[in-house]
Amino acid sequence: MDKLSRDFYLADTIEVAVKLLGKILVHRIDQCEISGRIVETEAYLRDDPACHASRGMTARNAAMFGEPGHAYVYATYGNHYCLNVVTQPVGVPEAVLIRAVIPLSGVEIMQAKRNRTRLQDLCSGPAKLTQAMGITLELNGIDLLGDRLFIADDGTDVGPVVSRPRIGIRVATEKLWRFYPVKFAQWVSKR
DNA sequence: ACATCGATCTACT
DNA sequence: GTAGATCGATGTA
Repeated sequence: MDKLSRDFYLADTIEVAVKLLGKILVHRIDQCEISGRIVETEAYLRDDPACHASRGMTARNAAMFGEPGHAYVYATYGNHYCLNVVTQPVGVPEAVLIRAVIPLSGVEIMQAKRNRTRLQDLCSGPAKLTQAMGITLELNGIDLLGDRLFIADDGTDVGPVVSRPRIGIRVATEKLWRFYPVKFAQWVSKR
């Protein structure tokens, strides 16, 4: 498996969102490895009203303005965390939200953290997968080219990908920037 | 200093 | 299908 390069994240955000499908998200914690195959993403662009950074830099969204290939983790609705990967050059605040993965390794840890047993209930949502994989605010800004949290390519081809309206936002709902492979539709959030 | 509101999830009907 | 939980970040005063 090859860890994704800095150049991978430097590219066009929508292109990165599509190319991330089928890649493997890995979190190493206490000698253990928790991983899952990415099957649902959403793109957030700089001039996009739904993007946290569309109205300038704040303490929360600063990571989006930084180097591509770093994590942007934020808290919402009380106890939930969501994971994004930062794209584009320094100063261009764009990112891809990871919305769902298929559990691959560390499944027992995920089941314990989620208090659920069925594989489809572990990582089928942006805040579910962060809970299952132990990803919290302390990982905000971390470099995805390091060894703690990273994304790798094992050569899997996911086949045809569909684009749909993004979920859970109240503005810019006309943009079809939510992506998932047809053959993994049963593993994504909602519908 | 204070009021508002989520890039959500779960439980319940 | 609907509502409640839950709290940090953000905007307004």
